[in-house]
Amino acid sequence: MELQKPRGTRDFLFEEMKERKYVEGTLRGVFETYGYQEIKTPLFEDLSLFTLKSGEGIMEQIYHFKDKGGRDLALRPELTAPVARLYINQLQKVPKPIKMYYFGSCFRYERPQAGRFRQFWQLGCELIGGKSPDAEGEVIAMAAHSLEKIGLTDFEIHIGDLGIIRGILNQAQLEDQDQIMALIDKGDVEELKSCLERVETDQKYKDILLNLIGVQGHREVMEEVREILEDYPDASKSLQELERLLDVLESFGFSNYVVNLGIARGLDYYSGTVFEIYVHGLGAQKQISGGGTYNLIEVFGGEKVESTGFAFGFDRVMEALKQQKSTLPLAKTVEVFVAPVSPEMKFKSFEIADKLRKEGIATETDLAGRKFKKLLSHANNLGARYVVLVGARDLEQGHVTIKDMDSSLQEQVALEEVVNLLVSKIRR
RNA sequence: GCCGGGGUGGGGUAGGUGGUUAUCCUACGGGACUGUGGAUCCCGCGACUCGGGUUCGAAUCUCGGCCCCGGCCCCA
Repeated sequence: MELQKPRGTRDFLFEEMKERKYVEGTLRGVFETYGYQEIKTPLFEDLSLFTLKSGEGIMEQIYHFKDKGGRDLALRPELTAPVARLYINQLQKVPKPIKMYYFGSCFRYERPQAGRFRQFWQLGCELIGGKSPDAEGEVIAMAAHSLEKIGLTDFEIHIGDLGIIRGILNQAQLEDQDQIMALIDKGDVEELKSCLERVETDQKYKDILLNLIGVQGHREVMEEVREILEDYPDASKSLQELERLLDVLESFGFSNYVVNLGIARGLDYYSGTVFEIYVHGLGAQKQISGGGTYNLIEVFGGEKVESTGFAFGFDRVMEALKQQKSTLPLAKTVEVFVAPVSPEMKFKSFEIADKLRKEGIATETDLAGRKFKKLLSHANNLGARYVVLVGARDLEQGHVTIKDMDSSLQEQVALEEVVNLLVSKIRR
């Protein structure tokens, strides 16, 4: 094979595309019932859009190039920045809150792996100008409802708040906060411990920090955290906000969350509530979604406005469904096959196919000049539910024959009744 | 970028200590079968990832590239 697709990219064939379209359509449907409207931004942007917010890790993975005019451009590695750019360009004076969603591919130059590709799809949303914790709660509830709607069951939504840990770090007046946050995000407790040992500050801060990042559980863990944070006003305030968020979430009908104060997230622009969704069993790439509240718009020079968003790693959602062995309700490719019994019946077959298609019925007929016997076999392979047999003998009496491929029963039908009959059978 | 495992017709595979025409299943095209399918039989089509090395001879041994799979890093 001399022609190969680029490393880390995929071709999707018929069945897989059907599954992806089903999931995409279902998720869009959920987003739209929450009042989100779709937007679409360019596949490439000015490189500076992605360098401005200094996600250093992402910089190494960016596909960038110069166009013929010498402009530095980049294939988008993520979609939050383009959406923030769009907001600043066009939407600042639109009534708040603004609810937008998107579905599109992103590109990162990394080592392909299970659930990781160089071109991958994200389906996500941004809610700009809502007030915490109501907006955050609704966003997280929507994420949960989305997954329920596509039939995914074994996911976990972990919710944390960066304000709590930052509150401690600030009160401890620690330097190298970024490094510490990175270690927390990584979940590398040993490395974090040795890092903290090198830092000069009161031991009590270190203890609290190590204590906090281990906190994981349902509502009941809030009580102990509250005690731990008694003497730390900033962190306590964040904790109260987190509790209010849980109230909101429960009233929006989702209570199966996990409070996890060890979530930090890689991107620097997150500020308050953060959440991640995991599906265990996906291996190293178990995270199917991540999001939270961020201040990217301010970073880009817009007026400060509260924004919350998240994105599903669409490919990982598909992988999770596959692993869960879900059978998705997929549409048939072909409902009806119109089979000319002999070559002279070709035009009559085309006429019938045309009428069925204009009624919106997926119809196939013979374009390969197959013999009649092969046509039935072919119709069977296509999964057609009905075959219309168009033959000279029937036609002399103004009939055709409709064969039900499941039951093998067939009936003669007057030519002018065929379309109506099939429409009513299929729509039933 | 680093570490490990792989790459044989469209899909799935056998062969692997070097030696005739590279095995089988499936799919595909045709026929047995000129108005009845998913059965059977026959015929056909079609592959050793690419390049170098060792050798009389390489799918097989060896080196390198490319790609795939898994892990690290990072992330979705």
